[in-house]
Amino acid sequence: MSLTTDHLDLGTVWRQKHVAMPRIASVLLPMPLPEAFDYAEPEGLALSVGDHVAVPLGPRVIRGVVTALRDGTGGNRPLKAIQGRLDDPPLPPGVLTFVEWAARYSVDLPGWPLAMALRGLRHPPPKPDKVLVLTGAQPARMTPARLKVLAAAEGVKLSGAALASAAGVSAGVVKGLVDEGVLAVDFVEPDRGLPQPDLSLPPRALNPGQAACVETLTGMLDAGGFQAALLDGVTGSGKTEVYLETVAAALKDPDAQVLVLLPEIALTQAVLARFEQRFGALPAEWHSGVAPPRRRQVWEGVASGNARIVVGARSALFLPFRKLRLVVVDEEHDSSFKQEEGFIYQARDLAVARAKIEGASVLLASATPSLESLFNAQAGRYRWLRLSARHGAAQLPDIDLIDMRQTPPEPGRWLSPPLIKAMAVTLQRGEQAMLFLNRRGYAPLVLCKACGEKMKSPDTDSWLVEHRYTGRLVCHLTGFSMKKPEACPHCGAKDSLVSIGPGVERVEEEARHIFPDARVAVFSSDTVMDAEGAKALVASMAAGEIDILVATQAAAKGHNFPNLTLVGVVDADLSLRGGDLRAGERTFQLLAQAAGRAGRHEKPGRALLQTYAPEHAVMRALAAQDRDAFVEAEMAMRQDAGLPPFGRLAAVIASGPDGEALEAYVQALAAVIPNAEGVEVFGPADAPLALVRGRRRKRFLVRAERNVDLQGFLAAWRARAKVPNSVRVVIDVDPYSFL
DNA sequence: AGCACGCCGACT
DNA sequence: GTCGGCGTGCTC
Repeated sequence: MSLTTDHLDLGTVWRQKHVAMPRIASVLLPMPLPEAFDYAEPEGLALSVGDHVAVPLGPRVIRGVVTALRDGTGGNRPLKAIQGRLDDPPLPPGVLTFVEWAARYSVDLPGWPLAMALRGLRHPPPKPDKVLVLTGAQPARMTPARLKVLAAAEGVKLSGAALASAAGVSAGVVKGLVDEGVLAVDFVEPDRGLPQPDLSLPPRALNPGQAACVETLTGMLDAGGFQAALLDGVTGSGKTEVYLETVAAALKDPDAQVLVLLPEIALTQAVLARFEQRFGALPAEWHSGVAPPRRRQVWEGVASGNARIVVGARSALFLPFRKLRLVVVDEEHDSSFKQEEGFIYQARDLAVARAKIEGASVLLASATPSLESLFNAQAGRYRWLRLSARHGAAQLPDIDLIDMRQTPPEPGRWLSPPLIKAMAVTLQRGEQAMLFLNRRGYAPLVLCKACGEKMKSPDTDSWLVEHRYTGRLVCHLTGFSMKKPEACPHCGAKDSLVSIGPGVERVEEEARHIFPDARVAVFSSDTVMDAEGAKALVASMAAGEIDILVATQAAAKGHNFPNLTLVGVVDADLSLRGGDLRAGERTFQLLAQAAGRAGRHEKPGRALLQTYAPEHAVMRALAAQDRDAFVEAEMAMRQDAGLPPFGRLAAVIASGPDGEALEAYVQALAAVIPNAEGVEVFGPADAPLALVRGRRRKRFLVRAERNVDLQGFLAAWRARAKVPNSVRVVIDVDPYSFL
């Protein structure tokens, strides 16, 4: 079954009374083709822009979307004819504009964003459920089992299996009754599952700060047209209530639709439940975990206007909204909004673009906004709404730095004496502690003490991470894993492999060792594989069944634990290393989130940050709880260097298995760098991970002034050198990962 | 992306 | 003697 050709139900072909002038339809295909292809419109089909059509392409027939119509014929080279219109709801004009805009922005082919916009159509909608109903006929012979089935089937529509189990009989009894005509097969539409929000429900009580924000946002919605705002509020200040009320205001227009984007890991039942409480119905969900048939339902619901509220991950941006009035990007600073593979895009930026195209409002919300958004707010491009008050009695935790040079842990251990002492005090009081370390597994590096060999992923420059739970060495980049060997694979020495550095499993081990009576648990993507597991662990923590939780980023946000009063950040310097552009910003955001876990309720909290660089601006700003000072220092640094948001960056990464062909290509590319005012090109250099899955990687970095058409420059440059077949070129506009 | 056409190794 | 490996190139 091919992904592109199934479910091509040809729609009705309309015959017109009179013969019209022949037309050419430009059809964009969800494939890596350079442009929309021209096809002849069959007489009488009366296509419109946005229609889905089936078109011949080489030997196949595939789905495409009409992007333009003009009078004419193919001329000397006759065009192939469109095979027919598909019954799917046409793509609204805004989606097509957005697709083109996104392709240009990412310097990529328009087929990619189109493929994303059509993602809901790849699967059939859920099939009708087969159920059994009583026909009124009596069975020829009545038995006790049959009586039970008749009773159970009274007035309900159940599947055969459900009916058998409800009656407590075997499936054979039910089948016998069907054969006799006592029960008949019927089909019911499965729950369409797009319940309408109830706008008559009372709004949540807001504090004055929240109310003022809602008023401003409602004013923006009433003014109409494109509007942007940054909702900048400390953890626990109640941003969610503010945007829920804003959503309610936007939905007063009976046709209006709202999109709420969240980082994938924040898309939990807890968030959806907030919407359900406020609007009496679950919003439509859109993320990687949604089953394909359900996706189609949601896609169609969005296209028809039936889905009023969509809560989704970044790919929800490409849904076919008819009347989008508001886009909310929650946790807008979160780096997972940056899609790094395939079609590369920054969902926060595209959300603003989509809102602009649709004439909608966009609301970016965060406790630790990105420098980009703060820059736009400072420049007055975004309305800047600040929320400061925390709920009720809760207050922000005290944040203290532990200087690891002054009070180092014992050799081979990772918890310093001051942190251990604070944990002891916390546990004595019957309160909970969280140790935060954004590193999965037991140890990030395993090396041989005999020969010094570092264990690496095959054909890849990245270290293998030791996982003790599974006894394996795992590459977090390629997914490769192997059993931890007994002997060094390089020199053959026995028992010579040593684990270097800490991961959460190792910190857990240490915590158990120091506090043998404490109940210790680990929260990471390895111990908590799915939403169910996360829910169970969160519940267990909230119920006080855990004393010490060792957690990665997976637990840094979102959850409220009333009895959690101490957060220890094991390696606050971690994300500061590696030296990429956003290291300081990311560290600040992550640590502020982690520290914000403590003391969200009545009990005051405390956060301790273990650092070897207490004098670093990021650490000082954290300790002083002075975000403005941090932002000011970081902005000045970026401005001096001409880096985002003051300048623009792009990475051009070429990769290929053939080192010589790759080198020749990057040299050829270097030789044809266009001369452009306000643009600098650095490289080519080996990419930091110069070898991944057997492919060598070379990288250019492009820095441009803000006013430069960076995408135009990149497109023109790439077009100047022919790409050999073995080489792949990826352009990453506004890169986040510098690997 | 898919699919065909195309030129070199181990087998019904 | 063929079946089939995936390199290269095209699809309005």
